[in-house]
Amino acid sequence: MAKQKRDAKVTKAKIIQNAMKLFSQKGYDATTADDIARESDVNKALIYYYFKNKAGLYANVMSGLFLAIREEIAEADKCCDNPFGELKAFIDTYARYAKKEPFFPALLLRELSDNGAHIPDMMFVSMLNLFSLLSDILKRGEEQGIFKKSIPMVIHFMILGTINLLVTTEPLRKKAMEVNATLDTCSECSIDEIAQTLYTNIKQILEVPNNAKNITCA
Amino acid sequence: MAKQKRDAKVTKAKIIQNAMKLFSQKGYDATTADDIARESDVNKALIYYYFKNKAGLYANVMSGLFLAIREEIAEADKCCDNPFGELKAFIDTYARYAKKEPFFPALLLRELSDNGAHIPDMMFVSMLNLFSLLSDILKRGEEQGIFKKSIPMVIHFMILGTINLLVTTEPLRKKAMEVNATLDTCSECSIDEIAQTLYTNIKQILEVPNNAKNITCA
DNA sequence: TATAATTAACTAAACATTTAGTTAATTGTA
DNA sequence: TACAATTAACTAAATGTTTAGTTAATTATA
Repeated sequence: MAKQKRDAKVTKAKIIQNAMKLFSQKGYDATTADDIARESDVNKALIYYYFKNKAGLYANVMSGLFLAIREEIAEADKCCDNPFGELKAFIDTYARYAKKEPFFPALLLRELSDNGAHIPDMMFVSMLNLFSLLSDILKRGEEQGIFKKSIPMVIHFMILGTINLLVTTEPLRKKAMEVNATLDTCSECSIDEIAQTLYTNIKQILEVPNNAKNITCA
Repeated sequence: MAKQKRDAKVTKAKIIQNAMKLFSQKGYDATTADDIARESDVNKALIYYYFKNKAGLYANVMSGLFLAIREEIAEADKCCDNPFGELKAFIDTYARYAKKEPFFPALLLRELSDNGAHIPDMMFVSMLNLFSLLSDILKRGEEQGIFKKSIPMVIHFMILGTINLLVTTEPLRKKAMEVNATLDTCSECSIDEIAQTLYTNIKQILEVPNNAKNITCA
């Protein structure tokens, strides 16, 4: 097929991709329509043609990201039939997604500290959906007597907080390493390493102690 | 002493306080100098008279917050001579500070997802100072053989991430409770409760298992 | 001590720039 | 040709910053 000069789908996707990048790097307000147009090699008016206004473009960016992660996690969730496996899948999938869409963590953190100023409803529902998934895993674990009682929201934010912060601060942590090499800022940590550590840690928290069965009295 | 009509200290403090509030609620860009002036019952030009420009005011706000928390945590750190106590003091003090200065978490999260866009250097050093305190506690614990080996940065972000997110999302979580009452969003959790749970959890992660001494074979 | 001189605190209004959003014209394509 | 995709040029409003001037407090001096 001959390459087209005009392809609405491609152009639209290009705008969304660049908007995502800029919004995550500079925040909603500091990112101008001109920025996005320039970065996308497209006339500014096209943004309004496709997305009505700046807020519409932002909502489009965010809903794309949220729909994708929700789908991926819901999918990963099915892979196992035991709470530990599901928990691991939840953490791994979130971590992998944060790596695949490195703009997502910054956008999420910003929205959360804004009380979802820009896309209140969508944001709200998507956040709850995600939390709901983890909450169910924890509940099943408790019911089966293999998880201790916990505060799901605290566990949830331990996971999201850690992953999101580690992803967003990566450049900062690398810089810190150069400045003060005696301090270990985890500057070389891979996302898989982080996910693994996080899972081990959370497991430690939730696991009911059953050492008894490992210690046999002669 | 008779109250003065003009008191630079008081006026300046008033501007800083209102700026802190507005910056944390709406972010740096969405907060206008007019907003701050109106909220402070002060002429806009006064902001420029005292702080040179908007960025200067922002830097002033942030450096005040960071200096205060660093001081409080460093002080609390001295209270105990064992790593567990120090860890608890670290978590409690951070949590209490986040409660006392409820604008701080939002500002911190925003800065972190911005790579410290607005106040790069100050931010950077203060963050490292905070991390350094925790890092030392963990190291002492390891050396004394009462903490397991851990990745300090992960522990650090588990603590900061959880507390900051729980504080900033409080209104969001309350709203979620009203919408879907079956989901426990920790909407009634107090900051002390959260700090306590967090400490218990982190302790669980770090503690070296010494069940053997609790189980006596007859 | 009274008052003139000086400085600090503060204001009103204007300026310069940025930026979201629009309009009307143009180009490519089915 | 008809319609969708795209652009250049433009506007109105907002906002950071400056300027020029005013009022209150402080300090020096006669």
